[in-house]
Amino acid sequence: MNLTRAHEGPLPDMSCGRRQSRASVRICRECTVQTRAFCAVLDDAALAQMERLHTICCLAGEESLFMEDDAAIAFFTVLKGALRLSKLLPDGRRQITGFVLPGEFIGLAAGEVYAHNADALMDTSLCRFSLTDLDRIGQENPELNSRLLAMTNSNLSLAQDHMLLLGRMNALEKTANFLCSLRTRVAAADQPIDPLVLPMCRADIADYLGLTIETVSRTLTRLKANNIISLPEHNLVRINDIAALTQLAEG
Amino acid sequence: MNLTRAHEGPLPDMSCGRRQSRASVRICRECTVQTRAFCAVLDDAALAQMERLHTICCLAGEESLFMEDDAAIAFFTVLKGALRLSKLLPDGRRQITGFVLPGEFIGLAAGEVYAHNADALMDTSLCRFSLTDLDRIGQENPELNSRLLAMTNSNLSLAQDHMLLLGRMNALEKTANFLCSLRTRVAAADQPIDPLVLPMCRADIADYLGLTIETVSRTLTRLKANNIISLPEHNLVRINDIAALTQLAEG
DNA sequence: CGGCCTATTGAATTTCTTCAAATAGTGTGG
DNA sequence: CCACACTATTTGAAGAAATTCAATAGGCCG
Repeated sequence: MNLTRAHEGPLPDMSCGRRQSRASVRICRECTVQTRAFCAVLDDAALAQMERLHTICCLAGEESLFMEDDAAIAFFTVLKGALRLSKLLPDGRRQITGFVLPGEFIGLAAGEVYAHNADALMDTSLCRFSLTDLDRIGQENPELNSRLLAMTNSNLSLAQDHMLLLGRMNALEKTANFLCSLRTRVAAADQPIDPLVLPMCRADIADYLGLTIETVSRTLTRLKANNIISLPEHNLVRINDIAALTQLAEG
Repeated sequence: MNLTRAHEGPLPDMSCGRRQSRASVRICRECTVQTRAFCAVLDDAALAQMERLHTICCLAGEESLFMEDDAAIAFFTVLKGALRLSKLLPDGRRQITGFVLPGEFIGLAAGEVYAHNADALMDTSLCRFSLTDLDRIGQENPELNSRLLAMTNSNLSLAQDHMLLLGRMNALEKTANFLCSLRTRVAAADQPIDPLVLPMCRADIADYLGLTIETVSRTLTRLKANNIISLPEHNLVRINDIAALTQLAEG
């Protein structure tokens, strides 16, 4: 699904508001992710401006937000749900480069076009700004660019960690690392971690870790056989021995 | 080698100046990389300030600029030479996450400490600023942060490309991709590309591509056997069939 | 010339993938 | 409510790719 086809408009169950703002920041201040999002550093005046300019988009699971080489015109903060970022080779091989969770942003491109695909893992809602609006507000509010720079650096650091995983870890280490990282990230978002919910299917895990579906499945089975984890359901993991899992995850 | 041990002071053969500035921008304007570096967007006033605050560091080949977990206190632009960025696993396995060429910067950390090692591939000189100075100038010159953000986004995009390579390409594709990318980057810096000089050893190529030294060597031999490249010397590559190499490089 | 380091080549082994089949879970329509 | 189909996941066996271990070749420097 293309940007232009994304549903736009008020969301009945969203705490983050709708377009018609009265130059107040009431709506943004009530937003569930505002304190973690890029806009957390803005003062009330700037936030009121953002509130006037934002749009809400919703995606159903597996819907696409944008694709590689689409013109980069918009910037999004995930409010609820999650996105999957991926790149493809011409023959269809796919590498998932990361997941975007609530409070995180997506859409700053290095050039005129996006460098990867962004799809919803599940029903997802986003707070959207045009890049031209964002640029303008950035010029008027230097702290915004500092904030975006810090968040982008943090993404770069995650990317470097993931390169180490992809290039130098074996299947067991990759899988253990994935489970530990997911647990940490889910815990940081104050979500329950026991059991840990896997929001993506085996194919997504495989394409994230640079493995095949079968190898991911076998590796999870092996962790289960060693009593390090249990798999009560396909998308649920109980971590029985976090020390052992962490040990594996670090190589 | 640690930051504090890096040689500092005037460089006889450097076009980019030394510490004692006279509030002019003469020295920076003569710098060989200034038009490509992050500071290219600064006006004369800001540049004069930078000129007062900068220091020149020199590293010999294989010397370390900083290590993972060192306190992040400084920011560097490569003037001449090249750096290698890497991360290590506890048992010594290494992943090279990128190379830093003249005009590019290094040192913006996501947190209090650096997230990777940075070592010189060869004799390298750098233009150094403390992060506190950089922050201050960034606050006074919003265009600086925009520029750093754009350059960081470009690094992130390269990192995502490299994840695709590490996770989903085979040895032949990885090696072809490496040669094509190096060629493009060297050409962009107006350096000769025929023969193409490999500034790093096989071990570095292997750790960059997530392969072993032996596999890199075998793959280069294979490309040579197919007349796609020639290897006149260990560190020189002639690309005989750029179309075929590009074809392989794209998967 | 000899030693040392890097790179190449060869053979055996391991890991992961590929191909194939079985199982489990989910939703639909009768 | 059950039979059926569909999909995702697991499991098994065979194969391929890359690694590991071992030996050789090529440069460079003293």
